[in-house]
Formats: sequence, C-alpha cells, structure tokens
Amino acid sequence: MGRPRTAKPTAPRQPVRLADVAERAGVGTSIVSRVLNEDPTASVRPETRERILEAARNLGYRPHFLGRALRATRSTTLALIIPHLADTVNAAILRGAARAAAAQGYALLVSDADDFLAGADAAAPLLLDGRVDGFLLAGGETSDTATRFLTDLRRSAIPFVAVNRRIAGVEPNVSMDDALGMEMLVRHLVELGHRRIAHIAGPEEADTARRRLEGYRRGLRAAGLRTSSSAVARSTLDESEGHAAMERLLELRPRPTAVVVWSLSAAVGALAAAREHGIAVPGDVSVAAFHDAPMCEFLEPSLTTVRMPLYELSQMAVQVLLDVIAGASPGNVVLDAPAPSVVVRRSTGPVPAA
Amino acid sequence: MGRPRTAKPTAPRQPVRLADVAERAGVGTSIVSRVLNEDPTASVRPETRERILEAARNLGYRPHFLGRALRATRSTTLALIIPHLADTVNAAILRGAARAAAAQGYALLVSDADDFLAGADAAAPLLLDGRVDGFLLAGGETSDTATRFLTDLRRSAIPFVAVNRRIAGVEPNVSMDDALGMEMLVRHLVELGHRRIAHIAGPEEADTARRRLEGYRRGLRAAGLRTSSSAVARSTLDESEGHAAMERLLELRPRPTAVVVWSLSAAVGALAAAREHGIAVPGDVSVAAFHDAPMCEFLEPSLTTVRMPLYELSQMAVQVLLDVIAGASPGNVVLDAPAPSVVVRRSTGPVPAA
DNA sequence: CTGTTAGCGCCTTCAG
DNA sequence: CTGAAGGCGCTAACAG
Repeated sequence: MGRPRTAKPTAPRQPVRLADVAERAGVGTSIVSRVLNEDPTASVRPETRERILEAARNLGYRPHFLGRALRATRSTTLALIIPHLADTVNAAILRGAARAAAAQGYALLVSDADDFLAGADAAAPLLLDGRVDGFLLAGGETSDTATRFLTDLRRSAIPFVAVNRRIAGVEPNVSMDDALGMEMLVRHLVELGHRRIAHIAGPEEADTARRRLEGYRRGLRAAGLRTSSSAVARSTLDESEGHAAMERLLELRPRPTAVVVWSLSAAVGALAAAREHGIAVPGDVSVAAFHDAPMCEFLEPSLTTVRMPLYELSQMAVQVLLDVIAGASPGNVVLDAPAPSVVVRRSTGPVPAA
Repeated sequence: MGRPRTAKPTAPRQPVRLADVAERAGVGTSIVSRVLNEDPTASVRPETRERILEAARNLGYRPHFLGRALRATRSTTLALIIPHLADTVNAAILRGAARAAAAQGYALLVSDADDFLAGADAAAPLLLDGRVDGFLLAGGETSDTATRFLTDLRRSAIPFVAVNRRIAGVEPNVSMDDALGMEMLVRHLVELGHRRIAHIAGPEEADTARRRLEGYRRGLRAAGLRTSSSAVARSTLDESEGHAAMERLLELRPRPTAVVVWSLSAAVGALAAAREHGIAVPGDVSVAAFHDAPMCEFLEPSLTTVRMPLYELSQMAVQVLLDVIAGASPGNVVLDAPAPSVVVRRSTGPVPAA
C-alpha cells in the first residue's frame, strides 16, 4: 500500500518523508513535525515522543529542505556577490562570510561580481526568485550594470547589505575605516621623517580607493604637509599596473622618498619596479601597502602594511544582513574594532640622507 | 477578493505568482505555465499566448524558485566544498566553477572545507537535504571527518565529483596530470644542466602533493639521475613552512643546485630563505614552483613555474557533475588539454660553475 | 495530547 | 486549444 506500482523503475524521490516517520510511529504527521522541531508550545506524551524520535532515527529521516523552505518562504540561504576572488582581501571576506553564515545555519551562494553583473540577464535572475533570503554585496566598484542590478534588487524587496562599499543610496552598508588605516600608514612614514610621500591610488570608481586617497591626504595635512605637494598615480589591483604607476612616480623630481600603495598586489608590482630601476627600498624610497597577508613577510624587502579587520568586517556584514532579514533597519555600520594596525617591516625606513 | 484581510501588516509573500498572471490574462494557470516554459508539446492560440506574455511582463512576473524546485525535486544548485580559499589555486577553482555553474543555470554554494568537515555536525546537514543537486569536492586532503562525510554523501545518493583529488573509492574525479607538470619542471632544470635537484613537497596526506612528488621522481629517473640522490623536504601551503623547508635543503652537502617547490606560496617562502642566507637565485640555486600566477612575474627573482589548466579543470568538473546528475556514470577524467607549460623566468638558470 | 486540513508556488496529467 | 485538480514535503491553524 505504501508504495505500489510493482517494480517500476521510478525510485521514490525522497528516501524518507515526514509521512513515513508518522506511519512508522503510528501517529499523524503534525506531531512528528512538532516533535522533530522541538516546538515548545506543544506538549507531547513522552512515550509518543520517544516512538517518533526512534522511528525517525531508524528510518534515517532528514527533513527535506525544499518542502520546508517553500512552506516557510525562507530559504536560509544568503548570496555573496564579490569581485576578484583571487585577491586575498576578497578571499578573506568570502571566508568570513561563509563561516558566519554557516554558524547561523545559513548556506552561502557565491557569485563572481564581474560575471554576475555583466551577464545580469543570465545570472541575476537565478538569484532573484526566492532562492535567497538576502544579499551581501562586496566590492567597491560602481558600474552601470551594478546600478541596474541594485535597482532590481531594491524593487524586489530582498534585503541586502553592502560590504566594504559606501555608495550613496546603497544602505545599509558595513565598512571599515579605510581612511584611518591609510592615514596611519602615512603617519608612520612621517614619523620616519618623510615629507615627500606619494600615493599609488586605486581607480576613481572604487570607493575604497577614494577613501584611502582621502586618508592619504588627511595624513599629509595632519603632518602639516601641503597636499599640493602630493603625487598620486592611479593603478588597479593588478601587479602590472602597480608596477607602471611606480615607474611614473619614480620619475618625479624631486623624487618622493616614500610611497603608500592602495593595495597589496599593486605594491608587489611597485616593489619590482623600484628594484628594476636600481632604486633601493627602503634606502632610496620607502614603500608601504594597504592590507596585510602572510606573504608580506617574505617579499624583498618584507613589506610594511596596515592590517585591517577584514574577517570581522565580513562577520559583521552577515550579522547585519540577518538583522535586516529579521525586520530591523540598522543604519550603516563602520567597524572600529579591532582598530587598524601598522605592521612595520623592512620596506619602510628613515628618509635617505641626500 | 483576491487578497482580503483589509490592511493587515502581512504583505503578500510573493509579489506576483503564476495565478496572478493567469487572472490578469483571463486564463487558467496551466496554460500560463506552458507558455512561459515554452512547452513544445502544447499548442496555444497566438492571441492567448500574447496576452499571457504581456500580462507576465506587465506584472513583472518571475517564477518562484522554491515552488518550482519542490515540484521538480531539483534545486539547480551545486555545492563546492573547498579548502584554503585564500590560496590562488583554490580561488581559481572557485571562479571557474562559479562561472561554469552559472552558465548552465546553476547556483553555487560554497563551503570552507575545514569548517564544513570539522563541524560536520553543524554544517554538513545543511546541504544534505535536497538543497543541492550535487557536490564538487575540491582539495586533496584526507581526514577522518572528510571520510565520514563521504560515507554520508554516498549513502544519501547525492551525486558528487572530486576535483583535483584522487582518492581510492572516491569517484568520479576530475584531475590534472600534476605528475607530468612536475616532471616538466624537472626536465627544464635538467636541460639547464642540473643534477642535484631537490624538492619541497607537500603533506603526505595531500594526494596532489603525492602526485607531484611522483612526477619529481619520474623526472629524475628520466634524466638518468638516481632518485636516491634526491632530497625531499616537507612543507604545507604556508610561506613560512616553505621557508623552513628551504633552509633544511640548503644545509645539505653537497648542496642541491636546484629546488622544485610543490606550491607557489611555499616557493615564496623558499625564495626568502635563500635570500636571507646569502644564496643567490639562480646564481647558486635555481628555484621553480608548481602553478602560475600574475604575482610570479614580480617576485625577486621572478619565478619560473609550470602553469596548469586550473580553470579548465574546474569547468570540466562542473560538466562531469552535471552529467552524473543527468544519470551518466562517467569514469574518472584526467584533463590533458591545455597541457601544462613551463613558464621560464629568472629564478632558474644554468648550474653554477663550482 | 493528537489528527485533519489547508495551503506555500509550481507543473502536469487528465478531461473537456 | 484550455481548465480543473492533484501533489512535491512540510508546517500551522483548528478541531477533537
């Protein structure tokens, strides 16, 4: 009776369903549901409860995700849209988010921002149909497709949180004090006696890049240095662009005695450029970079950086997103702990004598 | 009538459902479904079809994922379990998988292997309940929890594919010829005249490490070098371990004139170790690493590597997984295109005179 | 204390 | 050519 149809090749789709447990325990499905979900409002005779639990155990029952999600109109799934997964920084964000989400019982869908937003027609719909309870938007770039996606997203009323990205009208967001981090790096150099401090900045469109540039300028002003004396070269995350930017800065006369770089990867390129041109680091020019990683210790020379609380950032973003999903309307969050810290290594030193 | 209950704070859960479209078009839900899904078996009066399409457009209808998935008992979702997301190699796998999955209309769930397998009690159940159509298992490590998870997985009959990981009984898997890549690296060094070629190998438990070690030995044998003369130091993916391993190798007498390293990150540490000990690369010792990345160009010295088809690997893995889901039983796949290629940079050179 | 019932949103026979 | 109805697996309201 349970499953007729002699031996048709059609296997039961779900090995064991709630109803199977109920039948086995000789009760109705609803108590089974309540017992298994530990519904506190329901009181069940200990004996029945035991029978149910045992039946479930024997049958190896596991609630079917889709059935439950459909019923609850909640998918317990979050999506992270993130660019440049190969970059350490973004990898850290992904890892933090995955962990935080898992800790709260949520699964995490990942989509490459470039693909996702570029092929907005193909990928985006995938996620916009109740598949996901909320979005984490990482990455600082603004593009047409990104904006279009945001419009869709807002219209769809799916909660979202921007991570490390402050864009007018995109709220809430969770970010760090990038400006402060950069300012601290500048201060470190100022304390070493540097006055001509240049900056390899990121693309204008990246708001993290803008905030770091601002921190750089603030650092100069705080030291009483005219920002007009500042030298800024643009780069992307690519090592090769950092390399090219550094070459431009090294041609300036008078030459800067220190360079702060907006990203680790660009700094790797910058170090190489100095080397190739016979410029000693830190003998002739000091170099410092934004964001820390294990690798920094092993570069030549080892690289002074400012370490930012990336992991906490991403944990916090998940938390805020879950709050939004729960109905809260938190404002923007700027993480202030742990504070950025300068990790001094060999790439920065006193101003050269000359 | 459509939605009574005056103005209760309960908003309609789904903005617009199939039924809404049907009502608007003045038809039944079933034709709407067929039209929207372009069911070829159904013939619909062009006029009705038009009315339906227009209604859907006007209302901004989008099929609800959970409803559809429940009905189809398919979630069009894949999960990737992957370790060390911060590592370039794994980032590449993730990216390839995300892209390939998206291209096929699948979403990709990501879970950190360490967390996932460690907290098998917490995270794993999340994915084992119809939430996911198949698993991609990346990473070469074998651990108790990993094995336990595999057992669960097999029992649950959810399709899976191992990526870049060959473990007895875990099939199908999609992998590359790591041994060949390593052998090519050794051959490159042999052609430069090296005879004392050492190896910084990965952990015994990592099967990629084992295969690379095997390739290293094969390379020596092919050159008529006694593998007994080989020197192998163990390391992990950490730069610091690569550093330590290199120091051990540099103490050997006679000292090796070349070192091939099982991973990029370990090689970064190895380069630093040589530098610190005043050993010139490639003047005194040549260094070459497995796997390529943009960064390699900018290290000091720039690093000779072998480039492996990681992107293709991961694309292929998705394809194979989808085949399995579709009912095929493909065997193990070893990717042979594009073939590994040695990228010669400055870290390898002729044998030192002495 | 426990069972019945009514859907969540969709697709798909089966009738008309 | 189109509509009505049933059910994917689960939970929650309402009866007993």
